[in-house]
Amino acid sequence: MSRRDSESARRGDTRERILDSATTLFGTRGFEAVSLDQIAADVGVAKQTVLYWFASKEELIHHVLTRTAAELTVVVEAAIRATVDDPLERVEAVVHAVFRSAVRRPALLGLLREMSRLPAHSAELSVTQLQPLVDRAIAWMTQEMRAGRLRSGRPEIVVALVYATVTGIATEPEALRVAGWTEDLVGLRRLRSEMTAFLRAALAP
Amino acid sequence: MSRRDSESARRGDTRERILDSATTLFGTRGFEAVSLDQIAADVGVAKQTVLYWFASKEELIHHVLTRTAAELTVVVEAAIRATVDDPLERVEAVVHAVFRSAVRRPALLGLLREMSRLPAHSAELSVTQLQPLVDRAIAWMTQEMRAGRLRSGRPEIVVALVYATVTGIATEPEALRVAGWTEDLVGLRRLRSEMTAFLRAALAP
DNA sequence: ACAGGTATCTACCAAATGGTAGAGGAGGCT
DNA sequence: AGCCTCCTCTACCATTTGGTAGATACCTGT
Repeated sequence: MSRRDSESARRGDTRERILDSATTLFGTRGFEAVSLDQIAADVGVAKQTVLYWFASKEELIHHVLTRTAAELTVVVEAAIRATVDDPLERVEAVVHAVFRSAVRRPALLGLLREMSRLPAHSAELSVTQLQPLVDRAIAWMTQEMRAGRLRSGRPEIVVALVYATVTGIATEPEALRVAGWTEDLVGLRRLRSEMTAFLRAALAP
Repeated sequence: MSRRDSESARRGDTRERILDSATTLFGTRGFEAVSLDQIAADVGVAKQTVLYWFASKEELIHHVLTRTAAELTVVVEAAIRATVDDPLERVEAVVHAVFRSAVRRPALLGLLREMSRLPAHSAELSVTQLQPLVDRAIAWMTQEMRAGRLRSGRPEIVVALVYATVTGIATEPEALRVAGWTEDLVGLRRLRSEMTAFLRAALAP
């Protein structure tokens, strides 16, 4: 990352740099609100170069979503593997992992939310890639509820509620600032620990 | 609402109809993604008519936000007045009220989320109108936490978490559908009751 | 009847949009 | 050397964008 700034060293990873920039811009401002020109300018390249790597804006969006879904899947699965068998610990670990990713790149979860704005068919295409993760989460939660290790309820909806809470908080620092929260390191730690406590209380049997 | 459909009866409330249409479109697809032409077409009027009532797109957005904030404030305050003094009951009542509004007009909460995408100064302008509501919620929660009637925590953050949960769920039916939820009357009732149980568990002392 | 305001329209405009066509230039292979 | 593939560029293009100018129809008070 150190010598990537120089003009000469930029070569060879244009595609990746376009994907990075597009991920951030799409995630923070929405698909329709970001133009190819803006992405190109952000990468420091001509618009046609963007269209060389991705035949159309739609295709670019699709690749951005695919990559993000894959990244999230990896993060979540790593977090799962790293924990013991206690359900609350596991939820906390996954939430922490996702939260960490979201802090590092605020656009990540924003992108997921953007998906609901896509024309139905492209949305479904992209959604498919997260489906296994979702199914797995629901199956796991069903089992833990039956075992009495989580508060009982409709697992699909509870999973969605946890998702909504984490995503909502992570994508709307605006709302937090209205409430007088500050976005520094201390604030972030507090936010994480409050969110953890909130979810633990919501899910504990 | 019965004879508003006829071409002749349309007159006299164009401004309101533009606001309604803009609220829905902005809320579901985002400010930048919706053009004045689209709003005009939706209302069944020429674009210039939109610009006659609102001097610019920015002004239209501002009025839409103001109206929405006012509407939400009314809904919330009515819900508060209608309940007894138990904090969990009160939270439930407010959440139900907001949820009901959101179901009736899905764009409502989506609009709030859109605010974070506005250029800073216009966002602040609009945010100001919800500030009293937020402040009041935080003050109330602080007091109930001290009295031991709600689980202790940082009131600002807990308020934001509740907001994130409700808003997230209400604005992302997509995510729920991925989880196998259906958007019919039964599904809505289930969703509401699961959300209530979730929040009660999260907030109970 | 008529002056004036109100509400809507058609006709434009410059800038930005997603996308096409095609011209290099750099490097590798023969 | 010549050729070919890969990558990036400049030059366009039709369409759409937010917005302006000005005409026209309708109502209302005098």
